[in-house]
Amino acid sequence: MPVRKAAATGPHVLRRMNVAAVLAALREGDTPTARVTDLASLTGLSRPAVTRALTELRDCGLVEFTAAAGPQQLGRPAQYARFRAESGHVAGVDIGAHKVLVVIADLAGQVLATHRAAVDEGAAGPQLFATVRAALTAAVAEAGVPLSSLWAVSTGTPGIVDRERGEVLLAPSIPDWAGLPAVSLLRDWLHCPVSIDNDVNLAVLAECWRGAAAPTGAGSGTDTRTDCLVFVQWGRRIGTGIVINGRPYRGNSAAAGELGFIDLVGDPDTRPGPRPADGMGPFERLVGAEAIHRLALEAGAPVGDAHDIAPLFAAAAAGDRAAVEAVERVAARFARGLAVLLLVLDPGRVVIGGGVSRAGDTLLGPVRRHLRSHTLVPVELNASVLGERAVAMGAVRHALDVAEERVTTTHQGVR
Amino acid sequence: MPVRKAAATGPHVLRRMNVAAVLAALREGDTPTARVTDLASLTGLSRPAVTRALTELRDCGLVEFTAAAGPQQLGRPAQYARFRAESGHVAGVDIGAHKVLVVIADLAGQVLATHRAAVDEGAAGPQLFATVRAALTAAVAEAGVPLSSLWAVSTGTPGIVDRERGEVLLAPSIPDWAGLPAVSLLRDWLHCPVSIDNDVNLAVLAECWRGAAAPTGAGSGTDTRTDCLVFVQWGRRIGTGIVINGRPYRGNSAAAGELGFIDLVGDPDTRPGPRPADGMGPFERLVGAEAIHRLALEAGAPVGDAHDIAPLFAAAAAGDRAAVEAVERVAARFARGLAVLLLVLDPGRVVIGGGVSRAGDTLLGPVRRHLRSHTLVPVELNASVLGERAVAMGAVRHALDVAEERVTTTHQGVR
DNA sequence: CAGATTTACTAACGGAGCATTCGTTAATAT
DNA sequence: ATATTAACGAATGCTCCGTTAGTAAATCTG
Repeated sequence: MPVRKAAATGPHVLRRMNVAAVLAALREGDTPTARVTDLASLTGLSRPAVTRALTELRDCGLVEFTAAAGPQQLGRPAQYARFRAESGHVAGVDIGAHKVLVVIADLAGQVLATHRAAVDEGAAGPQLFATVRAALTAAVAEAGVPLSSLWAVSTGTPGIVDRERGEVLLAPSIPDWAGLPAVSLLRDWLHCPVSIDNDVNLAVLAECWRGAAAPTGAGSGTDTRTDCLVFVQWGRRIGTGIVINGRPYRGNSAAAGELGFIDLVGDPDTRPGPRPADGMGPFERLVGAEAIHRLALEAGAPVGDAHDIAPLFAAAAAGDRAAVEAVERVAARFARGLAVLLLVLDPGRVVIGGGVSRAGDTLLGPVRRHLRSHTLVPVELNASVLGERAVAMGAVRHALDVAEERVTTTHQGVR
Repeated sequence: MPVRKAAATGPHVLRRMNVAAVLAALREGDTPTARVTDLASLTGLSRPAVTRALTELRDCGLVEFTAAAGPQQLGRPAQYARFRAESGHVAGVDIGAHKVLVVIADLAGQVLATHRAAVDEGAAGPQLFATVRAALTAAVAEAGVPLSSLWAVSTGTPGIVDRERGEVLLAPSIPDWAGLPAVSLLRDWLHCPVSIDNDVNLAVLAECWRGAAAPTGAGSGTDTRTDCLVFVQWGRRIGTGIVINGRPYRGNSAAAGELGFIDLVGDPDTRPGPRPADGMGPFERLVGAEAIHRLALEAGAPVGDAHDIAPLFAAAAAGDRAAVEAVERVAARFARGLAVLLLVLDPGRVVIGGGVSRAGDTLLGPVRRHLRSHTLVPVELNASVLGERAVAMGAVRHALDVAEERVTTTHQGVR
């Protein structure tokens, strides 16, 4: 029988609490350095207690003392403590069918290097894994830190992921990727916590952290203005990532946010036919990139070949009548589906990512307008500003959370 | 600038932590009483530390020592500590348009009294408030405890609620109820924390706690098997309460779970007409109790007058052809709407409440069948077993959480 | 029935952490 | 050069924990 309340088995518990509190105050303070007095008033501790905690943190390598930065105040100059964000690093890896993107950041979340590696069309799992290894090696080299400096690595990949076991269960777009024990291979190689998650779940974390209209204060955790943020990946397929109370919400079977499979159209009394073999959902077939391309063609609006729909939005922005009409229909359809999500979740903010979101306000303006007639409360709707880097940045955010654990519990800094 | 990590400003913090841990171990243990040795091994503390904590709790009146209950073991008989659940009580109040239901429970969640008061049709706010006061007075009298014994009171009411300010913003079904400062009036009267919430948000808490297929162990908190549980109120109107990680999820504007307003039907390219004046949403008009009544009439299935749809389900259960067909259509329509909720939230369990749920598996069987063709993962779907008491029981659960705060932080037991 | 055995409670001791207090140090201002 | 200011460092007292030794109250055994 587990007990939920933790018991304090000695004064050393106090020590750990206060070390953690001092470190948190130092990291979350609005200045990069802080005096002992500042930390004492922030934490409510006495000066000697703060000094003790800082000494311990300095011995761990997590804190260093510097001279005064600005003009000297009256009296004896104070020691300024600084969190050594460079004492550890994290990596966020976006493993996609076409590219591998690695972002290296220090413990403060400052990005040190970004490395992009193209993946050959149709490359299989083992080859992809080799690319990931090479990209990680190159990225840490660019950042100028050793591999052993990595405290946590998070990866994001499309498909269905078993986070507990660290395996990909289903990845239709990458042959032989599912079932590859990528996480344990990386863990054995790097000797640090490695995790894997669905790419959209990480993208939403990134939008929460550094995305559109998010607070820009360095070191601030996640967006606190909203209880809930939704990221909609709008491309050929449609999926959503959901953040509730600053943490990704995945549902009971890791199947939350499957907006692409909602079925809006048709008579309520006819039963649905058999599922098509392409694995796409009704809503994806209605307003996915392919559907938009087809719809534009039918309307006589300009489009590129394959599934290139950029010309449609360019033409609409320029005032082309047919293009504007087509965009209007796309927006109306999408708004009806998105409205369902908003009615259920009532998020404070929605961020649209994926290829279609590159159309920007040409498309999102009409979507906002249509939304108003379907929803009860207004919602902030923006295109993603992180673009291609969203997943890797979200992975960095998650890796930072894992590293945080190590910082606050064991203080295992590296000298 | 607030600091997130709490600092320990002295050894007394240890004391508080350990008192809380001992109390938690005592309350969550599988036996109603526990020996000092048991608590020591449960908490990881030493025997003297547990004794010290228990002494403090006894002085507060929260714990008492009793003799051994069962057969004597070898050696000196141990003192058995028991949590005095009767040292405080909570009340859960369901304030509806037709009734006020008060449930009194002790600190262990044991129900001591249930009092129901009918409310006259069209009774206005002030009169309703007087009924609440009278019902509370009667309920505590039935439970045999004084009003001053109430540690927390939670109320649930239909409509839109501002929980921060403790006011009802909109309550279409009860005249002059919105704007009445009911919470502060109750607080001034009872001198204890009083809160108000939407009724469905409380009902879902109750289902999580004591509902269908929930763990029945006394004193256990909330259902831990599922990350997410959804309660669908299916009556004339349709609304949902959502619990995520054991806490009600209300969304950014307290407008989450508005399933009644989703719009499934119709061509995706036509704009919706103006909203009807009755304030009902598209889905409510499609499968609400009124719609079911109308649908049954059209199909020639038996129904009662007004909006009584019980005969329809009785006939369907008996095998009446027209009734079965009508129920099938209702189930198909409802399943399509519910599927949207499931695709977005992926809950582990869904509980159906409200008047329509009284049809039981006659209706829910077909709903389950239709759901399978709309969703990706299977879900547990059950009718509520709490029925009319769901909201009041959820209010009790919430009041217990508030009381818990007082127990674990200030130990202000009453001798 | 008396002693051994088992088990649990009680008291005293040492260690660790925090707050408080006092003296010291290193700057600036006069 | 002296006064002032503000921060550092060491010493003291308090409270909490765990440990250990001693005592009390039952059952079991001869």
